[in-house]
Amino acid sequence: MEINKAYEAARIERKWYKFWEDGGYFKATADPSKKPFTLLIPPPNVTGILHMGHVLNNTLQDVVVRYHRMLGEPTLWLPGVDHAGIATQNVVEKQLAKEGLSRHQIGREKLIELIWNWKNEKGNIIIEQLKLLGASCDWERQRFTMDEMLSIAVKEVFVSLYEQGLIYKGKYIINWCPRCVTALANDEVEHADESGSLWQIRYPYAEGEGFVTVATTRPETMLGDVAVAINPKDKRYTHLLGKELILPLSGRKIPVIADDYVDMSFGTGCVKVTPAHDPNDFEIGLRHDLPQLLVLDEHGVMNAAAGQDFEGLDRYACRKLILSKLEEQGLLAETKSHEHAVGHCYRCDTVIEPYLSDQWFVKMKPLAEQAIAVVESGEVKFQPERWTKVYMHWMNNIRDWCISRQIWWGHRIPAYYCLSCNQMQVSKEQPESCPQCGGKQFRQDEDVLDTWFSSWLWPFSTMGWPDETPDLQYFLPTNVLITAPEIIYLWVARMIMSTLHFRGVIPFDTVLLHGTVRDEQGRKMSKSLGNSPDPIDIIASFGADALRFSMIFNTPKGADVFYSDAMLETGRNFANKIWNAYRFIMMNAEAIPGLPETVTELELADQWIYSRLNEVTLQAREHYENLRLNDAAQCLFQFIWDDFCSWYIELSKDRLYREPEAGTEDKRMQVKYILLDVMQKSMRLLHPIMPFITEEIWQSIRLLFPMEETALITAAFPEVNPELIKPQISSDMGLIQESISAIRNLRKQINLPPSTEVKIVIRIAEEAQKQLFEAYASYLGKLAKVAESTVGIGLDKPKPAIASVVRNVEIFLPLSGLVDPEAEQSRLSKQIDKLEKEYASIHNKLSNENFIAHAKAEVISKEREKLEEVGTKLSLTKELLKDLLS
RNA sequence: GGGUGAUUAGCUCAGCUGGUUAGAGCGCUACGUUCACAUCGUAGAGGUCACUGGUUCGAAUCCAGUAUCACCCA
Repeated sequence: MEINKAYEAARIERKWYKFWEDGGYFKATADPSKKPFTLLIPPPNVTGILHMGHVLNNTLQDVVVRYHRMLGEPTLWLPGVDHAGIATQNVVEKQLAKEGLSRHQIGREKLIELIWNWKNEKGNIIIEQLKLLGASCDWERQRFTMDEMLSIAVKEVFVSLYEQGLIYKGKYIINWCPRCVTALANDEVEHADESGSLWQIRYPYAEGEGFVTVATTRPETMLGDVAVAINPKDKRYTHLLGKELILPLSGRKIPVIADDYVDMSFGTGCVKVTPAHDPNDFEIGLRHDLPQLLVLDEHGVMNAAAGQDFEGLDRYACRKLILSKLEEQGLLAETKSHEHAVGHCYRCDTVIEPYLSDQWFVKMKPLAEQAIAVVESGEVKFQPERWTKVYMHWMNNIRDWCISRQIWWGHRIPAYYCLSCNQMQVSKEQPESCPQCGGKQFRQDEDVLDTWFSSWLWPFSTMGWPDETPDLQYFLPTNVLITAPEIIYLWVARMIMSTLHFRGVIPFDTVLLHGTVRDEQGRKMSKSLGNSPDPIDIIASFGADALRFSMIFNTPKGADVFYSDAMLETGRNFANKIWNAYRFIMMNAEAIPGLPETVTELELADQWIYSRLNEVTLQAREHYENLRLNDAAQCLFQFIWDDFCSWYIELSKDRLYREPEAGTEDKRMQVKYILLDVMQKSMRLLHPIMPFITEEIWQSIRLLFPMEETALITAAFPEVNPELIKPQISSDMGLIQESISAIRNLRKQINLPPSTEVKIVIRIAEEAQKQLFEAYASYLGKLAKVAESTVGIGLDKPKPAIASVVRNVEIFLPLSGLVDPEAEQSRLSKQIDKLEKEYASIHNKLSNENFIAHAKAEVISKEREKLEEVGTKLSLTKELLKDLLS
């Protein structure tokens, strides 16, 4: 069999993905006799293309899913995408704009049709990309939040919550994006600190001389002012209560009122009140029954109520004009620079405007109670645990959720208004007649629901709810949810609430929150920075396995990952190492029925590698189980590379290559069997992290080695056999390994060429060690080029020789006849020169009184140790030279 | 302003319930074309575990405070 010298991922990855997909290995089948293992994908946006964050998120999920599948549990990874209301509509509207069209010109139906067309054409890109990564989702169950099945669930939930009084409609102040022309939920607003200004403006008394000064960061809103508020305890201003002020630039008279909300120490202690354009002012307005004067339209442009001078001006242009007019009239008291957090739209980064409008809301407090209880009781656990606090904090301070959006792409709100009397009805389908006037004609609410209003139902809407489907009964509650902490509020908390409310069960028992993928400088990956590599390019050049391994290996549970191209080499090199171990084994392999029966006792290295294999199996199981996937990767990496490749394979060569003679054939077969066995078991252990290369190798081993399963993806994860974990074996092997390292070190000290064979003397302390060293002299022979070793208690030190101590054993490497005396003489002389210089420099330092007086004692003793070390080395080398010359 | 977290080798980070010779990967140094692998091998250098106190027989690990940074919320 011809096996490439270097591992080429591209050649095999697609082949095996197709094999798994065609073979139906991803498909989850209910088995009532077993407990299922279920994972819900956090649905990516339909507009999304794979970025490094997706890579991390989906790799983590795939590792967990593949592990559980190999444990024999009926495993479901349920995939899907969400319809991303604003983002998707934006994409299609941008295309329209290129043709000079707006959505209003083509109308609602046409726009939705175009978006569906776009979705059918481009909406599956990210799914295809996930397949390249190796994601083993059950694609037959793939869902989309706008599917009919999920839409039914959305309507059912909306109507039901409305009937329970948990959904209401009202005029409230919400976050408004003037560019997207829609409301945003609180958590869709991103705050960023910006340096702005705090302007102080004088509002003159309506009667008599004088004025009060108010402070504001948004002077344009003054056109909507309806009062000025002071704190009732503020003695500076109590005399103004009940008085009226003239609102500059408009001339309207507004009252002075008292409200506890006012912070006496901020600004001047007088606050302008704009109920239609500020959330706090809105509350004040309600308490004092003030009018709500809207001066901006939905695009952030001043409307007629702003007055003739300002109507039609953009909010920022208006601000400028207002400031200059105030300045002219001498009403601008002061301008201070001011740091404050400004809200931005999470979709388009436009500055958010607090805005009064008709919106739909969900009452959250009643839903939150149970959702708090299940986390308190530990039924639902967050990992790492600290996120529990974040969740609790939000849940305990939860506010109503604004769910209406003024866009067209999404689930249209199932509220109908009678065309005759405007009576509203909420129902799943358009009503037959109006209960108030008997009218037959209706208009449906124009708004659609927030995308999260469909994703919060994901745990059960994807399984066919409200129908009592078999999937729903078998797979819910699911097990682990793996997602990013940014969406604890937006998604995780809401799923817990909805699933408890509508199904009476938790949606999942564990939430694993992972970190953010950052670039080498620690910055978040973003389109605008251009610091986000395309995972598809990485997969093309390094392979999905290398990418997956590198990400897992470098991502401790819950911590951020710093991505760099260099880290990919870890995975690529590891894949290549595995490949070459496999190549070596196959070069020497033959079909093997089992361990030869004539060999009853396995030798030291054999027992040791099985001991290590079982230890590692135990560890790997624990790490996979505890979601410590980086530790799983780490321990498998170490086992395969160091234990198996560097030690076991090297030691196997002696038996493989030794000249055939009587009695060696069985030993050869024994080692071949063990090589294949350890390799195939290692592939099982590693498969969840590197699915492609392990399947390739395992399938190939299967042709020679007896195994029942037909595919690694569903093959059994190795069991631990505790009897094979042998402390005595690992101690004996440890002594041999340390001795080999010591001899290599001695060889290095005298620069022996790697091919030169040596004779050594081993002075042991216990009789049992003699047997060990004699029985496994071939190990020292193979790995330290020891041609002959003399082992015994109380042996004389050979002279000349260099020595090393391992545990209670002394190892001597005699020097005679091993080196070219002339070359060695010049080398030693040079070394002595160098050591003498170093010695002199340290000696000088220690002779310096200032150094002794001022340096720390530690530094001094360290220097002394160094002096001794160099001194010993120097005298040792001098002795060597002397021995050489004598 | 409130909250959460971080600070360990040149870099990125492990170190889970106090006892390790404080580890890994990358990078660095020296040597190496021995029959799986130079995407490699062998040997090595490199750390007052942010700072200051405290608890303890013993602290990178627990507690308090300080500093710096990051994220979230208002």
